[in-house]
Amino acid sequence: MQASPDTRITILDRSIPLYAAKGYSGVSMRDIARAVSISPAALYHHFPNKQALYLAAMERAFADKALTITATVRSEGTALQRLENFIERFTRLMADDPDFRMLLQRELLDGDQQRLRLLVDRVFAEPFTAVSELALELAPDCDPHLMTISLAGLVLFHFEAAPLRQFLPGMRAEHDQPEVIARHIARLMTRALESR
Amino acid sequence: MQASPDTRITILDRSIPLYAAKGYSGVSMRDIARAVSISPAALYHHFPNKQALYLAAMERAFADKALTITATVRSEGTALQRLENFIERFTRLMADDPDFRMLLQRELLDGDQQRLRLLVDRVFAEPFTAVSELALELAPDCDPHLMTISLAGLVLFHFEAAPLRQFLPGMRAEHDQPEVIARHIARLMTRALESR
DNA sequence: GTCTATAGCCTGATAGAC
DNA sequence: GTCTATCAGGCTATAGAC
Repeated sequence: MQASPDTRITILDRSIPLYAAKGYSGVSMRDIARAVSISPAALYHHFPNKQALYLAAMERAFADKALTITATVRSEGTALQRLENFIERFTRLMADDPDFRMLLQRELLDGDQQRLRLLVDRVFAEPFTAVSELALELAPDCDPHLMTISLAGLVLFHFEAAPLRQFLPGMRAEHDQPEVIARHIARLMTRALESR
Repeated sequence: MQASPDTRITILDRSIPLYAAKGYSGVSMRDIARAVSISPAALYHHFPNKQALYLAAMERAFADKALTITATVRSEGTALQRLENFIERFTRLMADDPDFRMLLQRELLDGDQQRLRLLVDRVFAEPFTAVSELALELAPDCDPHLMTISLAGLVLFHFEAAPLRQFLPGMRAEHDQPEVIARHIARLMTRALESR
């Protein structure tokens, strides 16, 4: 740690939305320097090169993002109730932090082994395990790994596809609201999983 | 059209995998020229600038991609059978053409209005409508637009998340096989939608 | 239709003053 | 810790010969 870590943190916080919007190769050191109102050279006092700055920005963007998700899945209540709570929380996380969501999408496309492992360790390992256990409880005859991936995709893709949806038939403004999305998914999953 | 459109088409076919792997700003005109074994200057005989080359590559990568999907959804059989056939076809499309899938993911992040509309017109308008009609038939009480988005995300995310899955608990090699993914999704949706 | 050469700008990164 | 100045190289795009 430095004597004044403020600048370092400011650099990270200003570069996160830039990288989310335009990706690693779409954002130059000059772009970041401009956003922080310092000279490009000053960035190299805080980070050895562009890659290290980017990696530090990812670490910060991803840190502890999923704590509430894990807690929600492991809280009290019936399995179905916990599933619904998870869907609602995860949907709201995606809606409330579009930078996080877009960085995730970009890392799935461009992340190397090191960064993907960071993503798992920092964000997804715990909630993934928790949801897998919940899935096993709800549908013992289904593969919990596949089921957890399905649940995540079900939520994430509604946001991922948002830019396309405006051109697709049947689109309505309320389809952008996280509550509407969560309710739709919860109903779908409830139908699939409730005891019959 | 030119007297010899071969070079133009070669340029597009070689640039598609490059753009899929590294994105618009990650691929230079020099990269493309190298892949086609011509000089960078020669590219400008076939396309006025980099943007136009990229747009033409997208048009080619997306052309008629979903014809078989639409036909599958509108073929004969019970609604549930057509749903299962759609899931299987769409899963195989994603598995067989990773360039198309990654370009789609990139366009969802970076596409401007013009390119997103192209994507809808060239690829998704027809199958989306067909699947929406099928969804309305299977679940009249659900919003067909939301349901179609859900179905697409359910399939797509299994491939999107593949680079991350290797680090997630419960992963098995067979989870990469399109047949396994399709069967999992089909069972999930059948449970949710079959008359009860 | 393709080449070589190059203009003009942007890139990541460094040197050295303060 | 930040600055100005700068380097070496990559970038898109063009000029003009063949």
